Formats: sequence, structure tokens, C-alpha cells
Amino acid sequence: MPNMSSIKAEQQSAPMGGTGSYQLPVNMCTSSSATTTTTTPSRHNVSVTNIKCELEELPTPNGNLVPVIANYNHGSLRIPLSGQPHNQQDQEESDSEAELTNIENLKVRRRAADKNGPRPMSWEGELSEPEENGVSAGSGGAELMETETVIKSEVCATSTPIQAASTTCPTMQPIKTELDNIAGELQHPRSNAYPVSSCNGPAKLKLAPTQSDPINLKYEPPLGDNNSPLLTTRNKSNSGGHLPLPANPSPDSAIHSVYTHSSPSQSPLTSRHAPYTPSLSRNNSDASHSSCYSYSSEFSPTHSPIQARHAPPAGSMYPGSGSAGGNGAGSSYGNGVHHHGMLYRPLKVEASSTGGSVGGGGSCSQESAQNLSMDSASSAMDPLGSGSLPASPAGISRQQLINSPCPICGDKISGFHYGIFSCESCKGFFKRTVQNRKNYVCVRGGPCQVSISTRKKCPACRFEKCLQKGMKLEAIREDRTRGGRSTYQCSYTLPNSMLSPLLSPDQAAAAAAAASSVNHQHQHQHQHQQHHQHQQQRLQQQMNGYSGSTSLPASPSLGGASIKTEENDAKTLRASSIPTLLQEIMDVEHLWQYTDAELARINQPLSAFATGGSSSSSSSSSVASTAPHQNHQQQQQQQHQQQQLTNPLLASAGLSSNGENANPDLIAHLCNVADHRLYKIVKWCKSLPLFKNISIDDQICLLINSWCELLLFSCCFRSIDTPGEIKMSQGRKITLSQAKTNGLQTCIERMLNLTDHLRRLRVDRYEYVAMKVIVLLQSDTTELHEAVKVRECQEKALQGLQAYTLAHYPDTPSKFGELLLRIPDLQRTCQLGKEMLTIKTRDGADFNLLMELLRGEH
DNA sequence: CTAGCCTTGAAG
DNA sequence: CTTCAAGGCTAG
Repeated sequence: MPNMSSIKAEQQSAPMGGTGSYQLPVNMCTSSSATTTTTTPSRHNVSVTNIKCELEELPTPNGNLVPVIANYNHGSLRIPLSGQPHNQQDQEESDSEAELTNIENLKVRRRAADKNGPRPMSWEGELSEPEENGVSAGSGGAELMETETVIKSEVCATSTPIQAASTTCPTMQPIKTELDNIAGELQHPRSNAYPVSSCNGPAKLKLAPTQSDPINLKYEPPLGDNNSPLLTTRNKSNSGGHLPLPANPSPDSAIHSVYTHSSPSQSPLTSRHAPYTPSLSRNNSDASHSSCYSYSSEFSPTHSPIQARHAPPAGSMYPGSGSAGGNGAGSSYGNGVHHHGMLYRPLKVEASSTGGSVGGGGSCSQESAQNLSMDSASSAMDPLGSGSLPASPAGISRQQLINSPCPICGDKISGFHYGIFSCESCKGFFKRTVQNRKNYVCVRGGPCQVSISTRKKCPACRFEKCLQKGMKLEAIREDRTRGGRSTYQCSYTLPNSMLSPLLSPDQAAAAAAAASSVNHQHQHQHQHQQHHQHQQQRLQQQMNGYSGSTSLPASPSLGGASIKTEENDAKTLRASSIPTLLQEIMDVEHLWQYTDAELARINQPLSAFATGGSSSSSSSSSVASTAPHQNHQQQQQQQHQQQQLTNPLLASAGLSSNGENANPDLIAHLCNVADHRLYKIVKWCKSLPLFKNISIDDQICLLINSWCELLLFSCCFRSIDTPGEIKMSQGRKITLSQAKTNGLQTCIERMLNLTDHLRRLRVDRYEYVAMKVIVLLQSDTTELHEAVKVRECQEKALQGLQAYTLAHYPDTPSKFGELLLRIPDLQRTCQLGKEMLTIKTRDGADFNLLMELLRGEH
């Protein structure tokens, strides 16, 4: 397995000139920032703390220190280096004292982090920091803008998830730190991000108690009222019971990002780098899967957010960055997981009610929404029409577009860059930011105006706007190859504003350029409508021809017996009868699913594990069996692994390895995979229409209480079309007889039973997603701060499901009730699964986050 | 760090 | 050969 030295070597090998080619997008980093520290109770539970936490306490889920450290060395690239504390401080002298002080403190910490190790940052996290320091972002005033701090390379990014896992697993640190971060952690790659060592910074770093203790698993965080370590942590951090995480007023708060996930947009970089990490790009695999963004090109040829042009040899991705040995691209970031939480939320609607629109001018939220629709529309256009834009809805010619102002800053458009027509400066800015994985944090925490004159003032908001306007992370080539045509999906995407049929191209562009657009709302509405229509069409397709991994036996179309009119009419009716809420939930469902590319990446690491970290193995599937070094212990290991592999929880998470691996690290790998699964869940949660409006504290609480149910339920749903078998990932299945050999028959049996019910009820995808939300929103836990609110949200979901079932399955009015009756079964099954998993892991196996979650179980 | 200009190189 | 989008270089 990869060890420190190997990591370092890789890092060193990485081309430094690029400084950062390896760096992850800011977003990713952000995620990490989410983690928080306990120290400053900020007003509102502000997140500022979060940032600290990450550095200080967050032990990586994996517990590996090494990866982190390694990252520092190289990952920091410039930042860390430049990070010399003193220098940076000097730069900020101009700020007001108070603010400056705060900022400087922040920087100091950052430097420390850099110096000691990269500190995982997330946009959100960063934003929060200032707040933490007491700086009132809002009051800060424009001056602060100048002082924006950029957190550059993140450690996380560079670290290899897998590596970390493998190397550090033994030293797992209990994540006990908080669940607060859970969100962040889950979503973000926290793992690497939390450099244990880095914490030394002046900033009082709080090391996780377990840092030094390799056996973190055993570590029991002091429990407060909550038994859950995560919860406990959270509480600790907030004196007063405030939520530590979210505190950010800004939508981008660390917490926000944490859960958010950058949603659809996983960090492109991430994905490329890290097998587990969600990609930053909007088009990331998730998005592509769902095809939410585009009509025409449902699946982008390039799932990888980051464009890997010339099929990078394994491990060549981001040269130097770290691909851990052979794992190739993803390895480096991975692990962590998930780290990268991309900030960017692709689709995501800003959850935060704060209005936090980040991008320009205050209309960000709207804009982002527009983007979505825009993307869809744009995708429809044909890519690269030589010279002429693919038919833009408005019939805008390429020339016209080029003559329009840059949608980001209003400058002159120089061409089509990274998915949109933009000026040279924004192109360069986007490239630098992504390639160097810079984490910019808006000191003001809000959307700053981005214009030609102000674009240099707030890189954070500028970058946010780049994303909002459609720049694609995947367009940044991970291998940095030059020339040639880009192959990422939707080569030509018109700026949102330009697509608006309500405005002429120029007007639209101008409007876009001007952050203050008054017309945005109208545009947005209009676009939203269009987008919605497309979604409906797409949904219809899904419903009628749904067959995904979880092929639905009973699609609404089938069930809609009452609708016997012409097919098209029927489709229309069905589509129109889908409650908005359900539709919204469905729209983020892609965040839940893994793409083939992701699965491939996730499994890649196994190769390394199987071969002792060697890069020789090319595919996870074939790996283990050929490992030459298998020794006598292998048998035992294999048995253990087999158990792990067949564990219902892991299986339900879609995690499974081929099982051939004898390497003990496989377990760690599986744990990481599980972490990733959870990470995706968090992303999904954060984007849910109802969930995102719940306080972070409660979000965490709900997630802790339902993660297992969610995983098992999805697994069962996925197995609907395979009676007698529970589908694991990648087509692998477990039958009851197989389960018996592992002592898992009880759990598998229940899962099969549940699956039978789902099959009998002909549960369709809409019902499935609605039920997941209902399960997630179980408010029967005493730990909720706003139980009533959660209850209300759940009721909405229930109403949506009920309305849906009645509309689509009028012949079976009891369906709604029957569906709900499955929930208790699901919960019991989960309890069993958890117990089994816990037992299975008592022998020391590390389960990282998963274990943390388990330990947090009450 | 920014941004303008240059170099690449796949696609047409 | 021409396009043109992506990366690289470098003065400011």
C-alpha cells in the first residue's frame, strides 16, 4: 500500500510549475473547511469555527496523517509556500484594523496550515473564518473585499484518498470530532483535509484526542448529551448548543457547502483526482447521469468532471499530484474523500435562505437556477458548430455572442472558454483557480459585484459567478495537455442570460454582465418554466422507460391504469400530475447515484490494495486474485473481507469489492467507499428541497438517524428486478444462501423481504425518492432542535407522495399507506445491519466515518 | 495574482 | 491548412 514515501515521491514528481495543477478546485477545499473546530463559538453558530475544526480536530476519517502531510509538502504548492506567515500579513495591512486583524488571524492560521500542512478549506469554511474571528462579514464593507483571502491549495486535494486510507487506516482517528462536520466530512473529502499535523498553527489547534492514537476506533469522545460522537462534538464546539457548523450566514457557509455538495457539480477536479470525490463540475457524473442539465446529451461522454483528454494512464492524472500509485487519477484526492466537496453546487439551489446568492450582484440564486435551465438548453445545441453556435434558441450567432460582453465581468468576450463565451481574463482566472485549486473566500460572505473594474477584488465571488454562468470544471484538463478540441459535454453553452428568449443576445449578455439585472427574475421564471418542461419530458422518459440500475418493474406508466388515452397525452398527464415537490426531489436524485465512472474510480483503489499498493493492477475487478504476495494470512483476511463484502450495509451502499483481495487494506478501502457513499448522501441531502431548509444541527441529526435506512432502502429498490437477490454494486448480488454462509442471513432475509414488498407494490422511482426523503425526515428523535419544522417538512413529503400515488395509481389507493408501512421494516432491518456491521468490525477494522456513524448510534 | 498574448494540437 | 479552445508564459 502506498506509504508516505511513495506519496511524497509522487508529489515531488508533480510538476510544480503548474503549481497547482493538482490542486483541487476551491470548492473541494471548502468542504473540508466545513469541518469545524470547536473553538470559537461564533455568533449564530457560525461556521467559522468549522474551519478550524477541520484543521485541528478533524482527523481524517481515514485517520491518516500521512496523506495530509504529504499533501502539504507539495500540495500546498504556492500557497503553502507563500504562506509564509509574515509575508501574507504584510499584504493585508490596508484593511481596517479590526477587520484586518481578523483577516490576518485567519491568514495566520492558514499559513500555519500551509506550513504544517494544507488545511482543507472550503469556500464555506473560509467564509466562515472571518466571521469566526469576529469579523462581521456583512458589516465588513467593501474594504474587506480586497482582503479576501485565498486559500490555495488544499491539502486534501493532493492527498490521495486511497493512499490515506491505506496508509493511515491503522491509525484511524476517530472522527469523533463532530458530526457537525459530518456534513462537511461526508461531503467533503475531509479526510485529507484535516491534516492532523497541520494544526499546529498558532491557532490553537485542537488535535483530536485520537490523533496520536492509532486506534481511534476505540476512542470514545466525551459524550455530551448525545451519545453520538458526532453530535457530541458538535455540541462541544458550540457552547450554548449552537450549531457550530452552519453558522454561516452565507449560503456558502461551510456547512452549507458541506452538505451541499457541490452538488451536481462535484468538483471536477476532484472527480478526476479522487475516485471518491464528487466532481466539481456540474456535468459531473452525477449530473450527467441524471441528465438533469441537458436534454440532448443526457450522458456526457465524459463523466469525469475534469476533462481527461488523453486517457491518462492510470496514475498519471494530475501528474504529480498524486495519483497514488497506480490508482490513477482518482486516488489522490479521493479519499478522503470526498473531499472535495465541491463547492459549487451545480444545480443546487441555494439552500440558504440567506439569499445568498453568491454570484454577482445579488441575483445569484436566480442566476444559478437559470444556469441550470440554460445548461439544458445549451446542451441541446450542437456542440461546436463550426463557427456558428449551435442553434441557440434565440438564433444567436457565434459572432453575436462574441460581440457581447462577458457574462461574468462584462469585458469583451474572446471566445468560448470552459463551456461559455467569456473574456480572456475570466478564462484565465477560471483556469488558474481550478488548476491551482485555490480556495477563495469572500470576506463579505456575500455576492460581490463582478465587473471589469471589480473583478479583481473578490475572486471568490468571481469564481462563483464563473460557475454560475456555466464554466465547466471538467473543461480544465487534468493532464494539462494543450491543443486539440475539448470533448467535454456541451461544448457550446450559451451564457444564461444570452439564452433568455426574453432578451436579445446583447441585452441578455449585458444583463448578465450587470449583476444588478432587474430582469433576472423574469428571465429566470421563464427559463425555469422551460427547464421544468424539459424536466418533465425527461421524467416521462424515465417513467416510461426507466430501467436504470434499479430498473423499475412498475413504472408509473404501467401503473397509471386510469390513464388510457393516447400515449402522449398520458405522458403529459402523468408528468403534470407529479407534485412539484416530488419533481424537485427527483431532480436531485442524481446526486445520490454513482456513475459508472465513479464506481470505476472507487474500485480502482482496490487494485492498489490488492497489490500492496503497486500500481500494477489495472482493474479492481481482476485485481486480487492475481496478487502474488498472498500469504497464509490471506485466507483469514479473505474470509473477513468476504464478510465485509457481503455485509448488507456495505452492499446497500453500493459498495463491494470483488472480494478477491486478500489485502487487509481492502477493508479500509471499503470503509472509504462507504464514507464516500455517505458523502454522496450528504450532498444529496443538502440539495433536497425540504431538507436544506432545516437547521444544520437537525440535518446532521436526521442524517445520523437515517443514513442506514437510506442506504438499505436504495439497495432494496435496486434489487427489485432480481427476486431472491440483493444487488450490490456493479452487478454483484447476494442471495440468501450466500448470506447464510456469512452469518448475515437475518439481515439479507429482511432486505429480501422488503424488496419483495417493493416489487409487489410496484414502487416506482418517484415513490422511491419520496420515501427516502420521508425516511430522512423522521422527526421522532428527541435530539432535534426544531422537531416541529422537521415534522412539517416530512408532512409535505408525505403529501407529495400521497398525491403522486393517488394520481398515478388510482386503482390502488392503499398504495400510499402500504409504502409507509415498509418503513418500520426498513428500520428494523437497519438495526440488524448495524449490529452486524459493528460486530464484524470489532476486530479492529477501520470504518472511518462509517464507524463513527455506527458509534454514534444510540 | 492578473490578463494579454503565445503555443499546441485535435478536428474539420 | 484553418479553427479554436486549452495550456503556458510573463510583464505589470
